[in-house]
Amino acid sequence: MNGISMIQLAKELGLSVSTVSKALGDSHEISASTKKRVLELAKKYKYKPNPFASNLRKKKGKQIAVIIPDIVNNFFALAVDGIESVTMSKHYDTFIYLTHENLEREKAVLEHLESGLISGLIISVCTGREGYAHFQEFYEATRLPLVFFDRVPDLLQFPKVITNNYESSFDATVRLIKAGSKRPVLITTTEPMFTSMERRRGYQDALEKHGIVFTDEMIVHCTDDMELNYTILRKIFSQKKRPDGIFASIEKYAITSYQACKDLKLAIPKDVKVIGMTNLRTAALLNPSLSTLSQPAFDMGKEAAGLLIKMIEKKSYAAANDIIVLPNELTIRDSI
Amino acid sequence: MNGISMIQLAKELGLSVSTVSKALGDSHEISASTKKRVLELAKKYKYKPNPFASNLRKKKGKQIAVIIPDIVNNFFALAVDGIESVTMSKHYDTFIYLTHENLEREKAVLEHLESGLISGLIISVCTGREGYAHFQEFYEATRLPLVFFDRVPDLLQFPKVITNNYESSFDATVRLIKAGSKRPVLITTTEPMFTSMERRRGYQDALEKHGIVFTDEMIVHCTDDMELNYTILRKIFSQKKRPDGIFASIEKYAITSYQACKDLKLAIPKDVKVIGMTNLRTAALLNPSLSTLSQPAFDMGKEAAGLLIKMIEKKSYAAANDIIVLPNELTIRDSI
DNA sequence: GTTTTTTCCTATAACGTTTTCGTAAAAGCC
DNA sequence: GGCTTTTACGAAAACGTTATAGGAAAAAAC
Repeated sequence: MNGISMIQLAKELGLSVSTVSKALGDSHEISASTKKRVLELAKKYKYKPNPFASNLRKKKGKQIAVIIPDIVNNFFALAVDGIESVTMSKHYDTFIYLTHENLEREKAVLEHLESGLISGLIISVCTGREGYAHFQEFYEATRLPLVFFDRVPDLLQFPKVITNNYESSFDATVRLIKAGSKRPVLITTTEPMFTSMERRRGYQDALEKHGIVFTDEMIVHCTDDMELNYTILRKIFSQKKRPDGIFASIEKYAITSYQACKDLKLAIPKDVKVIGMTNLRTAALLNPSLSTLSQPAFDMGKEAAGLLIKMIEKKSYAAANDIIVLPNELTIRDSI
Repeated sequence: MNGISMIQLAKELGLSVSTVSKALGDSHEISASTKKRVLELAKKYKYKPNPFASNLRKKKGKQIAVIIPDIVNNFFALAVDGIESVTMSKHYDTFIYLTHENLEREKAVLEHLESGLISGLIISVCTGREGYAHFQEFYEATRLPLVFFDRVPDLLQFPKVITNNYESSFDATVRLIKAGSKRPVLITTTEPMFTSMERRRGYQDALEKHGIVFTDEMIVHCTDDMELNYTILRKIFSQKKRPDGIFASIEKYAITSYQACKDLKLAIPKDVKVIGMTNLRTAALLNPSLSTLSQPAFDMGKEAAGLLIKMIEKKSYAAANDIIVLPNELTIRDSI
């Protein structure tokens, strides 16, 4: 806004603007002594290049955007933390946009970003998928690098950072079975999502592998309405042939499961064994402490940002087909 | 990056660039029919003004920054959510920077932002205060509007959004006393912070008002090291003359208190009554459910962003001395 | 000593807007 | 019809950079 410009530096030094520009850019065309003079005066006046002028001229800048469904969620907060740790160290600025699982908002943000404000984009898509045309369009219009993480679309040309949802869900389900659960249910969302599909596959395959006959009632669909979820769960655990195990594949559902079991006087882990997919730090403090399958959220953010910046700076799509798979971590506590 | 520019629009329409610019800006200098023609072609080509060119020329843009200590923290995540809800609706873009309680990082971010990248700034300062000169300097250099929230410095010329920390801490302490606590302790941080000072004042005044003699040992200083905190708390609750009440004035300390009490077989609320200052959604699910003093984090973010944008757009500092005080909410549950 | 190369710098044209100023033509006024 | 005013547009400068092309002086090559 206020600071000194290159023009004024040049004037005071008796040099041309282009010389100053090159000196500041440490160009080989400029002599060491001139560079020194320029740098010193720049420092004295705390000269900062105007990013708008620079971005305009270079047709790109050091700004990226992150689009996520929610920030009041340990997983995404950790991911943003990871992203920011990388962008900060690489001197990039990070915009944040929240979709709140609203597809229209996601589209609106994407369209807004077609203006060219950013040089790259990290996304975790919202639920309620009806195609991913807007990502294609964004890419067609801007040709900007784009990295998806966790909730990724099935678009081949974009790199992705995900976790081993299938394998870890398989493992978690096996742990429930080995702990004695004869009829573990999967709690998942009604919204179609890549991640929950994978987790469901892992769950079902584990059942099959251990000779447990899968029936549709073993998938419990919960919603965004926590009250309703409570009712659903309570009903299911009131049946004669109630489940004796829970794999809560979505963060918030584990807590509701606990609530329902507690109220129905079902002992955890004696009557019901529970594993929750969650990054909540309070998991260990619940009563009994909750066994969790947690995602390496921070590292996912780090990887995504690292990949994105690599793509931005190499101007290459060599990395385009990269799919980075990080392992989820199973922590067995008292709930199993 | 790729899209069409005004120049190309003008060419195709047989108009000058300035006419197109004015038409898009809905200037009165342009006839209705011309405006219509321009708008239509712009829409057809999905024209988006280049923000860098625009910002450069206008010497300001619609970007703001948020600097906070941490995002993996319900309070700040909610605040960012509130901020984003406002900036999104007002068509501003929001940068995010995390200091991780590191003063050097805070200073570095501020210095970086002196480049003029943004038009306004929202901050919650990090702990370990040794003056606030860098904020002054930032303001001197940029003259940009700046709004503090929650953790605010004692700089008169900047507007702030805070909560009634003194009053609500007073009230919470009174509730502990009325619930039967004869010797409630305050758990706070070693780091000097405006908010914790206020909370401490409220706590002490409540004691005094109810005839409880305050001694220094009643302030328990915890740290960032959760293991150490556990040790500290355990020691304190192992004494003969142990406390019978806890006001945990920092989010994470409530959980550690629970842990320590549980391990020492001290029953909550029979032996120890607890109120925690926290926005954790799992508070109600702890055993026993935790009574909380929670901050209106989302609304604080909303207020701060609203104030900032008002300042940006009015170009006035009429609001400069505003201090918006929102009430904390005391929710009594089973821990008291 | 001339030619060639290298070194170091400058002039100038972008980048895509917005804004100021100027000016034809149309409209209003008497 | 001559005058002023309004309407509707265009020319050009400006915002602060960076990149391209060019050129004078110094150094190297023969």
